[in-house]
Order: sequence, then C-alpha cells, then structure tokens
Amino acid sequence: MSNKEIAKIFSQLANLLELKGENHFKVRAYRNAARVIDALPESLEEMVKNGKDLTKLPAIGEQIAQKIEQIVKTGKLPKLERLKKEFPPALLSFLSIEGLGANRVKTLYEKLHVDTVAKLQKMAKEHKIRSLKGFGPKLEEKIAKGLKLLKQEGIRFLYEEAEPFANELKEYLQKAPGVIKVEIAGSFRRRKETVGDLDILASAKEPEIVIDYFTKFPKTAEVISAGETRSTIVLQNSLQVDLRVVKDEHFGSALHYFTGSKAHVLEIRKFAIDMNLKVNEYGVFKGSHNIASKTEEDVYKVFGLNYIEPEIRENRGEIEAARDGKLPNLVTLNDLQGDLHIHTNYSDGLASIEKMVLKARELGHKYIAITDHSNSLSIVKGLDREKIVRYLKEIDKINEKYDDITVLKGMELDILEDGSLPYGSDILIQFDIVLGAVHSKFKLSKEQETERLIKAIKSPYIKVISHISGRLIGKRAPLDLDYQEIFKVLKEEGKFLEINSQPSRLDVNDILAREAKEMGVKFVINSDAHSQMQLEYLKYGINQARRGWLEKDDIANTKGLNEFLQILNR
DNA sequence: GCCGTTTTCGGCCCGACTGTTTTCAGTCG
Repeated sequence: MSNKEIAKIFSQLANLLELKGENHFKVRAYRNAARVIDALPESLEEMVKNGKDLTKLPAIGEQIAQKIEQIVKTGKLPKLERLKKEFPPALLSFLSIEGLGANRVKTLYEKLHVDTVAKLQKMAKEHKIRSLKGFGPKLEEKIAKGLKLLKQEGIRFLYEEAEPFANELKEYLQKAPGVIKVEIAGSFRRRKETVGDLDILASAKEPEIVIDYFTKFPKTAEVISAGETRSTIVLQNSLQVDLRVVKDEHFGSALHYFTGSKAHVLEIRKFAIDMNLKVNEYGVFKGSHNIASKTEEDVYKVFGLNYIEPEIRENRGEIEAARDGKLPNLVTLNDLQGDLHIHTNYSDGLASIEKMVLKARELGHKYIAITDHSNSLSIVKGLDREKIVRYLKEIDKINEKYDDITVLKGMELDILEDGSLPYGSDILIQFDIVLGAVHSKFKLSKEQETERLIKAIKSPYIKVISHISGRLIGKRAPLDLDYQEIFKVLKEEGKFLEINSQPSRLDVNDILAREAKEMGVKFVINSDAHSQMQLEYLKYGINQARRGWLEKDDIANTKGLNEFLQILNR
C-alpha cells in the first residue's frame, strides 16, 4: 500500500467525520496527517515492517499510528468502512463541487434528502435549493454548474502544459496599469510536475485596477470572483487562475505565502508562534509592528533561516536544514554539460542524427549520446543488427565533422520480461553507453519486476537505468518495485539512475530521487528527446532534480567529458 | 486527534470573497 493510498484513506475519513459533525479539530488532525503522509519521503509500509516509531512523525500520534499499522497490515480501516455505510457515497463527491463544503452538503442531505447526483440535479432544476436557509439563487446556480464539472473532476495540468499560459499571463499582467511586480507563485513556482491551478501575485498602488484588467484577459472563459485584492478566473482550457494584488512593500511576505506549499507555510507559522510572532501575507508581526515583508529573504531571516528555494518548500525537513545551515546547493540547468538519452529517425525520433547534434551544439552541450531503441518485441522499429552498422558509422562521421561536441554511441536497450537483454556482448561491446529501460509487461508481481531490473543493472553493459518507474503522469501508474533494494544494487554496481525530463515522465520523481541520493546513488539527467525541440526538455528534469534536493555533484553529466567517461567506466 | 521550556489540558494559521444576510457563516486557498 502506497503512502498516497494511505493518505487518501485519512482524507476520506476527515471528510466523513466532518459530515457527521465531529469536532472540527479532530477533522483537521486527520487532514494534517493525510497531508504529512502524502508528502512523506519514506514508505510507511516499509516503516511499519521495520518496526519504526510512527509517532515520531509530525501530526501522527498514538491513534493515527495505530490506524496506519492496521491499514498496512489488513489493507483497510474498519472505522472508515463503518462511516462509509452511514452516508450515501455521492455525498463525498459533492464536496468537490465549488461552494459546497461539509456543512452545506449536510444541510442538503438532511433537509432535502439529497443522496444521489441525479437528485441534486433535480433539486437545483426545481429551485428547491434556494429556499433552504443560508442558500439562495446564486448558490443554487453554482451547484448546478458544479455538477456538470463533476464528471471531469481532478484535472491537473502537466507543468509543461501550464507553462505557456503562465508566461502569457505574466506578460499580460506586466502591462496592467500601475502594476509594479508580477510573479507566478503556487505549485508552478515550486516546479511541481503537475499544477492544479495558477497562482499569480502582483503588486500595485491601486489593486482594483489590476484586478479589473486581469478579468479581461482574452482567454478567460469565466470570472469566478473579483474582489478588491483577489480574483479567480477560469480559462477556456479550464485552467483556473488566481490573482492576488498587494502593496509593493508586502510583496515578499505575500510571495512566500502564495508560493506555499501549504505545509511549508503552516510550519513557518508554527515557528512564528513559538517565537511570539505572527505571520500573514502582509508580513511578520511582533505585536502590531511589521518586522519583515519586503522580500522573501527578509521573512526567512527573521526566523534565523537561510533562504529556502521554492522547489523544496514541502515541509520535508527543509526548515530544519535552513536553521542548521544544511540546505542543499541545488543543481541548475547551467551545470549540465551533456545529454545522454536522445532518439533519432533510426528509431522513433523525428530528426536525423546530424540535426539533433546541431541543436545540441546550439544548446552548448559538450557531449551527447545518441541512444536509439533496440529492436525487440515491444519496440518494433528499433535498431536491428543491420541498421546498427550504418548507425555507428554515421556517428563516427559526425564526430569527424564537428570538433566542439563529442557524440557517444549509445542505445536504449529494452529490458525483457525476465531481465535479460535483446542483444549479446558481440553487439553491446561496440557501444560507449547503454541505457536499460522497461517498455512492456508492467503488471508482473513486485518481486518479479524488482528482480527483472536488478538482473539488468548487474549486466556489465548497462550503465544507466532510464525512466525506472515507467509511469506516464495521469495515464499509467508507476511500476510496483522495491525501490530501496534497487537503489542498493545501483549503488553497489556504480550504475546511474536517470532523471528523465519528458514532461509526462519526470521519472524518477522528486521523493525517490531524494531517497536514492541519501543512499549514495548517482544520477544522470536526460532529455529523452525525440525531436530537436525536445532537447530543451532538460529544464524540466532539472526542476525535478531540484525538488529531489540534488546537487551538482550528485549528477554525472555535470562533469566534463573525460571525467564523465572515467566514472562511467569505473 | 495532535502537541508541548508559557506541558498532560486546552489550545489548534490566517485572511479574502461570496452570498446570504443586515452582521456573518461557509468556503477557499
């Protein structure tokens, strides 16, 4: 059972208890626990197996620790099963309708006996909802609208999908009358792999003018709200955008607040309470005196903390690290000197080897590896024995032609179901770098999949494991693997773990990257480009690496060519 | 339900916006 699944159980529990009218703070305790679990780097299942004391974790006390053990051991929580029977299942889904929280859902259920989506639809249509105390025509309309969206709920956008809209909005707002600063905040600024909405912060002397300008953004489908200092719109592609406008002297504290994560900000606020200070988006207050608000650096400084990069503001130990001067010096795009996973029209890429090399030179790469797919059952269009001869010859030719870049002979080798490889040493020995990757049979048992990868890692020819989990964000779940065991073998064998920069892969993810780093595993960050343009995807891999606390020295392709080849062949 | 040099009870982050009211509850982030 994954942490995500366990977190979901507690989150459901919180929702149901809230419907029941249980103590507000108890509900919040479960929600806090769910959030902590969701963000937890270690696997709870492993921790339980190893007899770790769960109550050492924040927001987890005796009660919740016991429940976690129960969940890990039996796969479910009796308390939740019981509660689920008390309420029609549709009520939980009502909570995701904008404007409906536990109290209103409860009222609808108790007064109008609404227990299905259809019934809620009917009541809205017949204008029965507006007659309830505390409800009115506007709310009724909102519920009807929300019901239509219910079917497509839970849409998160890939970072890369949201990026052009973020840039366009920023540019647009910078032209707003009287605007001083504009910054995209929220999960986008933290460079999360997906974003639920865009949070934008601006500063201006007269916020109303900026708000008004914002609601006229050309791609707006709907204005949800527009107050004096904040506004929410939904774009035509259904991406929600929140804007907050503050006075310029409050920009730093507001940026900190709106960048989040929520868990990070809450932790800072607790920190503040301990120091007899109060934090809100307008600043850090000692009594009524505002002592820090202009920049984020000022805010952290007040608490005796070093500046924390947005990518690691997840309350996973960064605040303690900032206090103790132990923050990582995060890797940057400029640190990369090469890219070791590139496809061409020899397999499923779009461009020729030379075109990819030209683009790589343009990006300033000192070396790259061309790594087309091997030919095997799951990848039919790959390099067969006959093609390999031409392929290697062509790379030789390119190397003669350009002296400012080195092109390594590589291949992305399919790892077969039993962990064996489609080619033997007669072929593989001709290559400088071979990546191993799984492309089929994603549903073997955890033991089989783990064994499969370990066998491949132990092959002397495989140097890198590419997109290890095989996930496609929002489409295909990650492989169920014993990652700790695999990381152990990677470290022992001196092989590299790839951070794949494809926006829908970003594999390994931030949490696993950090775990592997702590176990001493070294990385490569690769674009896995299938076109010239995709060579620029490295920036997304860098985002993920930074979220995983990786530093320059953790990553082999930050080294110059000679040093890189040395550690590759060690 | 969690948590703790203002400890084992009594607190629990904080503010904006909307729609309903006529001062505020509910929701959201």
